Amino acid sequence: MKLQAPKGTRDILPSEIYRWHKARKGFHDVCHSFGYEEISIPTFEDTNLFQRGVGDTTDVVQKEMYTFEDKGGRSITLRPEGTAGVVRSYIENGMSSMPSPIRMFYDITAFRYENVQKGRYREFHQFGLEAFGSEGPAIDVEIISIVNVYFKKMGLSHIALHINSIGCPKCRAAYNEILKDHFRPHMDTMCEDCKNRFERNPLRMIDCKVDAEKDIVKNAPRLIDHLCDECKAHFEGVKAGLEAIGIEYTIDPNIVRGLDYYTRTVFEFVSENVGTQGTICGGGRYDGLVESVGGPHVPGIGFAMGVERFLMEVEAQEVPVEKPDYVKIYFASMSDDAKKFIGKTCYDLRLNGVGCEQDLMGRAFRAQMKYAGKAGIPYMAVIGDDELASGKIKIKKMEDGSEVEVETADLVTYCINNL
RNA sequence: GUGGGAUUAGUUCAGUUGGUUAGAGCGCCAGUUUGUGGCACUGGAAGUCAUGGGUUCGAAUCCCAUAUCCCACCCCA
Repeated sequence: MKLQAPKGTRDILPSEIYRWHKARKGFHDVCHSFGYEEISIPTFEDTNLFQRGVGDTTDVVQKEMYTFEDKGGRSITLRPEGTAGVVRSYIENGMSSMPSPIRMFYDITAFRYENVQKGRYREFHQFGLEAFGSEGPAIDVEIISIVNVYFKKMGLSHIALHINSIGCPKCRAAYNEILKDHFRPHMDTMCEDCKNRFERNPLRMIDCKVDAEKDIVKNAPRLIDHLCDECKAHFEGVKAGLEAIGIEYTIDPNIVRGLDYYTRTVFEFVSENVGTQGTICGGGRYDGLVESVGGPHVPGIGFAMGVERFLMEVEAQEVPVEKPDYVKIYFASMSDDAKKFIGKTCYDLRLNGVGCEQDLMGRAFRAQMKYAGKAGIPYMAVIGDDELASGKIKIKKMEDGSEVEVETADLVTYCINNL
């Protein structure tokens, strides 16, 4: 049997990894500029954490988790997302007694057992962040603006922001009753999924794809019209904050979010370029989560961005991403003495951070030239007995063929300063 | 979990109604006299035709199963 990468996983090859490097560095930089610091959390956690944190009733927990028993008999789960682990760490490390807000970003892989399609993998990458301890709308505006700044800095344009408020447990409970009253007389006309949703999570019936065209769904009362006074004021604050810094948004009453922990503000950045999922980045507030995982009552908010989807968008918008020249110069050798000299020179250059290459294949001189050309190395120098005798070496710029002559003794210094 | 399409060299793909030794472009390796790259020319390596069964004198080709990939449903990043 041929060995291959498991379903839903993929290699990121050297030919494309620089795109990831750029995306990562960009995200880290933007987060840092907002005062967020990186946290690294375990790839796997106690299964209970996700059951409590993500929510027992969610699809993610019910059918998509990679769960196994380890040799000590513990139930372990590969993280299906980042928030639960960060919240666990927040509690475990007593961060609630550190100066608020606590703001951290992460850069992780996550795992969900799902069927693969465009923009969806079983192992996938997420950039995300969490902010704890701040209740007011300002922090909502801040994290949305982080995404906005990041997209701009990475050269993207026109990614639509959709926002909504799904209220707090209080107004949501009241609204659920209103919603059930609305649907109850018409349940026999609804799809099977919706019949299940009716008791479990009536909110989801609103964005049901199957029943979307039915008047009963279209005319359903909207949560956003039934927020309590506090939630309404909070949402107004978010909108005003976004407007104040000029971030465009549309209110989408149908954003519900698939994870149980969200409260109040929820948002998505959506695009047509990332498959039918559409969501590049999704997030929101989760004021009850820390408490439900066993910590103090601390409000929180965060988002996660699908890196594969983000990069799809970068490609779709044809944002140019240049591959860096890690190797600056290639030394072609004409003799054994030259090889020795080149070996020492390369060592010295690398000690000083200058990337360089020499022949490792025993190639003929002409073939070395060919290799350097195809590898796209920007500079090269030919070294043979003549150069060693004369003490002068010509460094050639491949792009235009121009040459500079350098004393052998100055070669390393010249490369450090000029390449 | 459910549907549709696909799978032949590293890669992109041909491959006739089932018929000898399965081909091409690109890429890779070497060479075109040990002094200057991308181009050109010459040569070379490279395939269990996804896997396992079946039909047949004979299967890359027809049938069944499985795996994987792509797309969609569900749901999500």
